Amino acid sequence: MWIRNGGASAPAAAPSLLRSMNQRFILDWLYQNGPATRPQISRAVGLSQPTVFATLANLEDVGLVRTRGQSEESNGRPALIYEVDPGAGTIAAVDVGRDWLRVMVSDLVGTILARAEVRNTARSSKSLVGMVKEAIASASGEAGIEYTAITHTIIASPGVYQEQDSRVIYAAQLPEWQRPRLYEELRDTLGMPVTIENDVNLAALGEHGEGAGRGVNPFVYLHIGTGIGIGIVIDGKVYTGATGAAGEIGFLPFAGPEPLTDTVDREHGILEAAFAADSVVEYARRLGLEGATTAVKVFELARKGVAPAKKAVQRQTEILAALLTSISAFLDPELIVVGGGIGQNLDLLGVGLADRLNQLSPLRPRIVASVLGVDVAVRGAVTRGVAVAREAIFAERMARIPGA
Amino acid sequence: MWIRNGGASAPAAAPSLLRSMNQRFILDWLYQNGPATRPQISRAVGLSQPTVFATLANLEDVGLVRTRGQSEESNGRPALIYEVDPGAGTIAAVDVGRDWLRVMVSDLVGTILARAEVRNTARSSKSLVGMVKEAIASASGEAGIEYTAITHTIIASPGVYQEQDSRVIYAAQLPEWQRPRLYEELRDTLGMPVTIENDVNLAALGEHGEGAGRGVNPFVYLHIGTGIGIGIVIDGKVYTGATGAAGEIGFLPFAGPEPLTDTVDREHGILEAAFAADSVVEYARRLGLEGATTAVKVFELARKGVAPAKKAVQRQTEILAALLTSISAFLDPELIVVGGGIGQNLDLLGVGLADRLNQLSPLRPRIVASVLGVDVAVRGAVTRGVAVAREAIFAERMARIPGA
DNA sequence: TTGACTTACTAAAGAGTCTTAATGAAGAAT
DNA sequence: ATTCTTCATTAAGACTCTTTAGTAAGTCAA
Repeated sequence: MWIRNGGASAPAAAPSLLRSMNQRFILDWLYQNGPATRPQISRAVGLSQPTVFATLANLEDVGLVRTRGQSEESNGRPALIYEVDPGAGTIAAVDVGRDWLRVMVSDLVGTILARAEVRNTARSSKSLVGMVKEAIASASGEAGIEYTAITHTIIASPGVYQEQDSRVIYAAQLPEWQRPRLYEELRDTLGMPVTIENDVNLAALGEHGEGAGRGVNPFVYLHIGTGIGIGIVIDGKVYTGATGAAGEIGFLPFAGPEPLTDTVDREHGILEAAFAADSVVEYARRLGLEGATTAVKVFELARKGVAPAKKAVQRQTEILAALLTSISAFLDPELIVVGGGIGQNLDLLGVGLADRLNQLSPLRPRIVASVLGVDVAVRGAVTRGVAVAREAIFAERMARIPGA
Repeated sequence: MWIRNGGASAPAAAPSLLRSMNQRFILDWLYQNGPATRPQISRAVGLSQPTVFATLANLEDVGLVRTRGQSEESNGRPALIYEVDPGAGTIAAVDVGRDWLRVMVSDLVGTILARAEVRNTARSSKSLVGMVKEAIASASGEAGIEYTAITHTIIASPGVYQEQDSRVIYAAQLPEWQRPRLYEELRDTLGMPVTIENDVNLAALGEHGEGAGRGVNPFVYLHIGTGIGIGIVIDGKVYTGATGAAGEIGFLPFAGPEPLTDTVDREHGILEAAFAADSVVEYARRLGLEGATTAVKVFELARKGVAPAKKAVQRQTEILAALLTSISAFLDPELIVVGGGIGQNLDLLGVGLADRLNQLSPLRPRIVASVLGVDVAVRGAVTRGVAVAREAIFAERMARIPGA
């Protein structure tokens, strides 16, 4: 997976480093494995009981863990059960798409407390920011959560978020969303720390964490919907490249069987213009298909055997084969998960796919369909938001109390 | 560059971990910065003098560092100078290509002690393995180094080395080289530990370590010669994918302006068949160019203004633009270095390149030509071999002496 | 040559971390 | 009630690093 080149040994360290390493390790273990007694933890992490005891006492002092009853399974003295304090933070995750806003509210463990889906009816980014807030408020309200209890928000957005001028670029489907200082606007309107990240990257994280890509490394999630893109997960982290544009394969300069023309759709990207949802509809129409205004319809008709729809799907398969071969050639992932409005139809798209792949190259990508469906990006946003919030809260608590 | 997703805190650790961390850190510092006095090291690495003293005494005991005279620059008492012991290991690096074998011999610091270039006249892999040994022997012999003093060999090979059946695949240019148990054959013939890795990946490491890509992250080296491929360097390590095939872009399913035909060169790869050295010659011939049997010749004639040669180069530029856009869309590297027999002609290929890139997408890859030329792969192999040897020697020494 | 100054080295004491081992506490089994 | 089992706590020991203070070995200037 890597050719390591020496280097990168950890920096020089004092004894106190051990404490913080182990503290972090035990906390993460609790997040991942749920409540446990101290002897259990001691055995699991390989540290002696006194060390585990002292560390947990520390974490309890700063409010990151708490006790919850006693174990009753043993023959001997009952053990105290420790668990992470889920109330230490609450996360709102929002997937902002051209057609829908999807919200999930979760605690620090990742348990979904509320869920909502709202049509995107906004006409300007200002009202879209407002819609985000309303969506969070209504979702949390229904679940009986105070809006003020929410500590962090994470936004899944198309395009690339640029830190330097705090705006989103390459989000051709949400033109007004691209204006400068979007981050400040969101933060001030929502009244809490906000994280903005690419929707496909977060979807990749979702599918990697709880979907078809669990434990796979390296992993690629291919999204084909109103836009197209891939998310690349390497060693459990999303690779974003130098400027955050890694995986923006809408810009790939090929359009399937047809040769490139001189006038290309530079802004949306050549492949996106040829391959995303709208182009399926357009292509099917050019072949004489009538009454299909959305890609979903085209696929429906193809299932029924309508010739021009079938032909349009076949063209999609052709392009998909080329794309999958490209992904393999560049990234050689262990698995590619295909999702998104178009991608979900892998049953149809997959007809003849294997043969075509085999024809194109000796590479053998493993491909499966997404299992999380339309929620994949929000789910990934939750995963990511939980990590961000944990990090922030850990840092804050550690700085606040034992520093004194 | 990454969206980290929590996790991956270091495992639980005992105090002795600090010792080994600092030991490794100081040794690596010495490898990287050269000889230094103990007070200098202490200031540089941020550890107290007693700690540095003790650590160096340890490293000296196991023969990894040694003293070399005294510092004379100070007003006070002269300090002992410590340096890594370069004789602790010697590395032979061999770039095995279709036409040439290139050898470099280096010490553990990376100083080149010998260099040789031999035409590849082998007809079978057996004699090619023999040639590798002869090349190493003659290179080291000329420099007065005993063959037996060499402790590690690293082979830069086209294709992908598969650990499981210890053979190389995808090396269409060296058909006999692909046979099973190549590794054992090499190890037994050479009589020392051998490492086999992809030539382009090593070239990327070379260009990243000592060429145009120094300090760049992420970094892509694009090789265009008898074969084509990219090496991807992320955080100083080469990314190789799940099976080692990452960057095998010869298999990309596009062939430039022309549409794909149904009969594609599946084994060599579609892009490789359209874009690598041989195809330039063939294409130029089809345009009526005479007397050009090699790609070098075609480029020479293009420089002189011969029309069909110029046209062939122009086609290369066209394909290159599409390829660079693809690399950006997938990987978004900070810099792409172009090398190899064809790639070195970036002055010619670059004509009109920027315009075409701009036409294809809004992505803006930074591109420069390789500075290491034909030696890039051997140089990378040396870098890598040094790292491998250091690792092995450190592990061996640590296990041997203080374990008692 | 001598004394002041500068820097390198060494040794001892102190603080932080972990572990092992011994002891006490709380429940189940007999 | 006694014994067994497991959890919890405490004390002692080992390892690491740092700080501090003292000694050694040079340069520089009078």
